[in-house]
Amino acid sequence: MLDIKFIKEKTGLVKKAVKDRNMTVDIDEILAIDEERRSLLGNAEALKQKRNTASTEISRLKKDGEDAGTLIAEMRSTSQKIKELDDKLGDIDKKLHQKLLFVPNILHKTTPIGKSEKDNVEIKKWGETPKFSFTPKPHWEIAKHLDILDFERASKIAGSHFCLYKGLGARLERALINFMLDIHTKKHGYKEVSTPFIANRLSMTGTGQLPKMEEDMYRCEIDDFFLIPTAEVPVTNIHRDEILKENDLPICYTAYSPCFRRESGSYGKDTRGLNRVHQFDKVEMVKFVKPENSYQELESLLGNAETILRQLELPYRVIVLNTLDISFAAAKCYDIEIWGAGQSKYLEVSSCSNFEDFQARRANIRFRRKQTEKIEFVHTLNGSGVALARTVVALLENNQREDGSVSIPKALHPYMDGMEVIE
RNA sequence: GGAGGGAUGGCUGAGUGGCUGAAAGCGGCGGUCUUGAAAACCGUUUUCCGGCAACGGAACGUGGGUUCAAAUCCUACUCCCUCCGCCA
Repeated sequence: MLDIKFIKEKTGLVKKAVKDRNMTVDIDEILAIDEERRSLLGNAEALKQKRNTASTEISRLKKDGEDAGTLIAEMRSTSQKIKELDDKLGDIDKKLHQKLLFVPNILHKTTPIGKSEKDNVEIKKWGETPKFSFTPKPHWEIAKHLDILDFERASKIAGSHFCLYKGLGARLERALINFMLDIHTKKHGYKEVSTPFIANRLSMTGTGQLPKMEEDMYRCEIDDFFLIPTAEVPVTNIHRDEILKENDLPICYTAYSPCFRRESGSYGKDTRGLNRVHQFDKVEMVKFVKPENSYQELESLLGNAETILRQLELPYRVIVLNTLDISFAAAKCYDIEIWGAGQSKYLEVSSCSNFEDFQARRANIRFRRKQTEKIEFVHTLNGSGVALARTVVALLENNQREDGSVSIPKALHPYMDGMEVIE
């Protein structure tokens, strides 16, 4: 969420961000509502001041045994007026807040302006894409042969685009989770947390999934709960409505969670096998930082995600999302895509974003400066470190051998009881 | 599911109709002392909104209500704790 004051002062900037993102948000309407709000507020407050003064006077009169009847009668109607104004004000506040929830974040100056998905800028490539002396297979064929993934039975249990991991498939999943968490906690200084996988409406609004993306989430209607689409939601909301100490920043958390996404409207292309499923595991990194450090922290966050892929020996590229592709809460975002040799294409396994104070303002996450004792919003960042399903895709496809077995990268050996090959 | 208790500032916790935005303690910040630190002592310290400012307004879990006036009374809801039951 943006500050209404900021929108008022930097209207041009806000409108530009809306335009660059190719969105339609009526900023002028918001400013008009705010104008009306402030005028009502002024009236209401003047009356309240009158009432407060009278109250003190009534109290004094009564104590002195004098008659306060006239004043009380007068205040009766004043209070009535105040109530009417407050009701109006309440409505308008709600309306304004609702509108503000749909205003996207300002973009960082290094976020490229784009006209389509093609305008994302590749900034880095790492690793050699594997060469084969045979035709490499897609992971669903490899997995079927090894009997480690079972999509048919998963669909019996839940529906299409779910996956049942079996035997060494399940084992590999668990190994990856442990491996990633270990690296982030032991090498990168993150604190591990394990959160609820369900979040309420307030939490979902805090990180920006609501109100725009309600259709994309699984919802438990009776309780108005949502299955989390990413651990970003519960982890960022750990500190909702809190004032943090400057000395405690940056706060860095890492968490494993399953992620649930309805993926409505994304059928057809690129959805085979594990490419796009309704439930996948992910290890997430979340940071709460001081504003002046957030872009530096974004780089280190990206580096932390890259470390995982390097250790897993998975070739990848890093792209900067352009203004059309970036999520509406983010100011800048890097995507990491790994190479899937069996399908000859890149697969997104991580998004590393700086939200600046956008989420912090929505979720009311602040910190107190030690010197000045001033309270400010923190900056929040998060990044996948990394998403598991597509990592499994790449591991299977890139490390496949002609006989249908798959070699396991060295870094995972200790997590697989020393096993070097899945066969 | 049943029975009780509770929700107040960064934290603990007093406060049952006007003198309470709120005692006290802790913590934070500034200072005295000290070579420096600790201790001790002194001062200071809720947040948000409107306003250039002076200043004004609001907030004691949330929403309604009573009243000239509500942290305080009524009401519904949410969450937390204890005990009992059930259960992974």
